[in-house]
Amino acid sequence: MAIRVFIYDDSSERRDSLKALINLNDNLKFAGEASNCKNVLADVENYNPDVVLMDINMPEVNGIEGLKLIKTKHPEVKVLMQTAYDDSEKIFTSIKSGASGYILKNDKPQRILQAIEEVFEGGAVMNPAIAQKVLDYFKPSEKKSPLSPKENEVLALLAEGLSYKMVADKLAVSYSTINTHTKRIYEKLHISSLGQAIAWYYKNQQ
Amino acid sequence: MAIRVFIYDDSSERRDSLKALINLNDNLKFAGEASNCKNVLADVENYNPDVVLMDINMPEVNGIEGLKLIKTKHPEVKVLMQTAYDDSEKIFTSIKSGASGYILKNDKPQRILQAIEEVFEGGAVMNPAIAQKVLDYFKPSEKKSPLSPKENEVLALLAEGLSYKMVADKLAVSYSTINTHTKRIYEKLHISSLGQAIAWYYKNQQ
DNA sequence: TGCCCTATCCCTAAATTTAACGACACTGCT
DNA sequence: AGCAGTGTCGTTAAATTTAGGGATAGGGCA
Repeated sequence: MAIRVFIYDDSSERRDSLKALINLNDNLKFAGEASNCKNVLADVENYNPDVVLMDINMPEVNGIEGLKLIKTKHPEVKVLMQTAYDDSEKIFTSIKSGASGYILKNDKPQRILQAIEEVFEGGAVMNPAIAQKVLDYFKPSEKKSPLSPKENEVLALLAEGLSYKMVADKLAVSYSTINTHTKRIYEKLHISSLGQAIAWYYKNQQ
Repeated sequence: MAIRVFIYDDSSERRDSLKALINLNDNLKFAGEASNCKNVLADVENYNPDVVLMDINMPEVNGIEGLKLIKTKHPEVKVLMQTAYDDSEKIFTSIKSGASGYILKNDKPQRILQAIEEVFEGGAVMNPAIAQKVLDYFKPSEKKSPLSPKENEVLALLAEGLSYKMVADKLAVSYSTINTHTKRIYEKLHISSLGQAIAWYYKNQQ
């Protein structure tokens, strides 16, 4: 039973070459194509693909929108994103929206076919350069804080939701001291509110 | 210039077959081998590998310990983890410790060679089944919030560091409305300060 | 239809945080 | 020996958040 593949790409040349590539492989079957995601739900329902090869940059309704639509209505359909550039922002948006993989357009045809099969089998495929970015997100990485140890300690407690007073108690110093610490934290981070400080903490530390 | 590969594996048969595999490929050069990571730093310094193929389960000093040691002293050395099982725990520990890839022992030899080259070039490689687990970490979602949509929206903005006034502006409602929303957020979450609300947000949502 | 939840708005008062100024002792570095 | 950075403590005043009290309006549900 061949894997049904639907292609979204605004370039008809690209669609044609992908189509040829797919039809060269006995395990795969070309299920349909479109130049953007305007009718993505209808496309999926009409052509019933197992795997969707999704270009990111398309006019009208782009690939990320398309991905989200497919995943809300047909989560069992695997979507393999492909783009010309490795744009971090879009990579993570795609991942969060449920893409099964992310490849680059200049990946070798053989890799693209391999990717489709692996995605169909429930795996995820990433171009190595992209995988590197994804893994980097997990590394606690070099988070050298511009804050002093005590300032970090104070901020960590504030970020847990403690008030100045509670932090003062917990660290057994006076309220004034916490006050000074936070003042210096704000100076160093160029901010001016507890909310911003906590946001910084969760985004850059912890 | 061939890529120098060092092999860690407690099975001498496995080491032999990897060694043969590596020597079959002109781009790769066998740099050395060991049955565990007892002398990992000395190994790396003496044999100067570009890529280390690291088995996870080894007696005495295991692959994760070895990985950490290598990365603290020689972060430029790429480490490709390999194991017989896809143990989530170890995958994530490895990733956090700076592994450049994670493959399974029963991956095809061709894939292993490919992985070594891609890792050497700065990419990251994951067996598709493992990549799937990694990606799943990014879309935990499903976190059903006890808050109403509007309350979530307000909290999200507060968690970005915006003040009540700024949120009111952004959502084009009055300051009073934001006031009421936060009051209800506090009631629902059984808390009583912005810090706690933001802490809750980063831990349970987002 | 009546009730609950939501979203919107308002007011007041208390509590808390922020800003701004200052101060002192200790450390490490030059 | 002096300076920069840190950790500690104060005071005061302004700004903001928090906690009450109510109020109107629409939607959904029993």
